[in-house]
Amino acid sequence: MEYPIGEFSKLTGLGIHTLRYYEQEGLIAPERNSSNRRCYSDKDLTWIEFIKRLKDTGMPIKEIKHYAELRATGDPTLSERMEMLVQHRQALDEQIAQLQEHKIKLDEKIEFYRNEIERVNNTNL
Amino acid sequence: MEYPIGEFSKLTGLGIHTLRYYEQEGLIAPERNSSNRRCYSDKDLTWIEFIKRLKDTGMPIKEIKHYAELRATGDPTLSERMEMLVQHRQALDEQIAQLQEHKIKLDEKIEFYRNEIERVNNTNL
DNA sequence: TCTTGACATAGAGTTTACTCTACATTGTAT
DNA sequence: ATACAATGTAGAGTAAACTCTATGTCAAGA
Repeated sequence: MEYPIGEFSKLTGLGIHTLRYYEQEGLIAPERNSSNRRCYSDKDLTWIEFIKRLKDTGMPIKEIKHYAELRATGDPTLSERMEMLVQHRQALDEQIAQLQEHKIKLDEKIEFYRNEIERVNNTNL
Repeated sequence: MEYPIGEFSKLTGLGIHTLRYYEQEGLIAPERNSSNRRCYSDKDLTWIEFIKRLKDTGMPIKEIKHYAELRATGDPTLSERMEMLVQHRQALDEQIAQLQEHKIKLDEKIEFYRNEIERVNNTNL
């Protein structure tokens, strides 16, 4: 299947302007029809979903662009791309670990508040 | 103990400019000495550490500012502050869950690459 | 044929969170 | 007394990632 940009926008949840911006930044290169309109494919859809994943895990656009370039080059870049993903997984692990630590501290703080509120209530009896 | 901004910057890892910016944005209000220099206290240090935690877990400056205002008001705002933290913990839980899902998919992708690289190697024998 | 809606490009504007510059003041060591 | 390093304010500049505006094209329905 092929989709014009409006439909692809709905499929991806990404806003027409954002899709054009991504193309300009070299993240994606949809086909064009005879009237120069963008024709996004199902492959583009899979690819955009992966881009979103990279973004949501904190990879900056420039780095995704680099990955996209390697991808466009094909097989000779397979190991370099894998290397990037392995690095990124490492970063993601650390990110998750840090958030979990933050969560523990946040829970403690909430517990502290619970006690404070209790204490203040009792003081005002 | 009290610290001038340069020292406090080192203690917090936050850059002098950033500390002044945070003050301007209403996140922190250090004392001033007779010559108008900022005198950060240990309480400020604890508070900044908490600000960093909120920031690192994705809370925007504006919301932290709101929390800071409630904090400055004192006891009457205890439950509202706790409410904010409970909400934020919820968001954090979701954030962590999402990252964990992303990690699983990323691992799958890496596994896919491992197989692809193997396949390409064998094809070129 | 005329209008309308989706699409095209180029470039300007926005938001967030800093980060830096210019210039004045002050405390301290020589 | 003077030099200098740290600090002060006000305001400009930066980077990332969008987001919007102006203007033009084009295919399809009334």
